Amino acid sequence: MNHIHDPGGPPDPQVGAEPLGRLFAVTVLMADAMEHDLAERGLTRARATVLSVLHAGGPMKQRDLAAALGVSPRNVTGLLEALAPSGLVDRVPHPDDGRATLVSLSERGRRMAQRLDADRRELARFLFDDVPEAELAGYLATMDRIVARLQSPVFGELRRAAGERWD
Amino acid sequence: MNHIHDPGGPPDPQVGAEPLGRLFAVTVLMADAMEHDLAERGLTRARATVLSVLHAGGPMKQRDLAAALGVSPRNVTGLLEALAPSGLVDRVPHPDDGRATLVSLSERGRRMAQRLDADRRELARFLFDDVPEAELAGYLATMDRIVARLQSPVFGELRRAAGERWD
DNA sequence: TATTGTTATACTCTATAACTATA
DNA sequence: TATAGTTATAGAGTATAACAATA
Repeated sequence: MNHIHDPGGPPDPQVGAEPLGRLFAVTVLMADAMEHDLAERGLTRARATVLSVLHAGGPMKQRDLAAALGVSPRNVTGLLEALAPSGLVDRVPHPDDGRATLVSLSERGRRMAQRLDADRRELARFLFDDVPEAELAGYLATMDRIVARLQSPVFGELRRAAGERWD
Repeated sequence: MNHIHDPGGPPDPQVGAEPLGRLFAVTVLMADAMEHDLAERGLTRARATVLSVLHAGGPMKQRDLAAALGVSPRNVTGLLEALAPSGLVDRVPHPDDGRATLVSLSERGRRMAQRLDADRRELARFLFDDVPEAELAGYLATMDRIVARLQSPVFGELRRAAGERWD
């Protein structure tokens, strides 16, 4: 269950490793918790994301669903086939385009999506509700900084440099 | 590439959803970055973890490797077979137990593990080096709080309650 | 000719169950 | 009889390439 690199081993006093270690630890625990909860609903990560995207974006072609999910069109076919038996999604021929299929949430699918949203809000409350204002500010600022860093062109250069250093 | 639930859509003013959203965003970006970097080294997440565990724990039986990785013994066989062609790991009959195989890093494997450690330290510096002391304190406190929450028995009860509420 | 979704094929990670060899 | 690792089988997520139907 524990896929992390340092499962409680000896502490390494590397610069910045502590904060990064926290990030890994939280990531692993969150992933485990979410997958477990989704399994109780008969869902997987990928399939739940399909429901979320459809819930947020409304009915759409498989093509657009693939783009929204960031996966191949073929993969979408598989995910929808996997969701079909549970009756959470509907697929009808697109009215304006004979090639396309229009995918939408069924009534059950809508309820499931709302349930997932509720789960998420409850988790958010459970994790953050009693965090002191001052701590939360530092958390948010740091997380935003990380997002910015990971999206910045400088990060791409850093990685390219690391790759070339060894090849 | 964007597997997150709310890909920049309209902001939802739910209690605690903002902080949780930050966590998801960072998680997705980190996972993408790491997988991409590992691919450049000819590795995957699971295989890199094998190297890390062997680097940290030294030579061990496949059984123990499976336990350390938190996967089935069968899965370890597959991961080692996948690592074999690159010559990063060695497998020799266990000297004291004719049933077992002793797995260890080759010289190349050791170098690769050190390289991964260096990558990690560099990433940690890149992400956290210039975070102000005060912000970092809030970040660390919040992350530790999340870990504690996710590991607490209260969390298990919360999840059980959520499950029963709908079944 | 370009686009939509499919069939075909393949790779990775994961699991359980049955079996072999060894303790 | 119990343990270590394998073969056999299966499911989930992912991809590309080739192809049919439709624009």
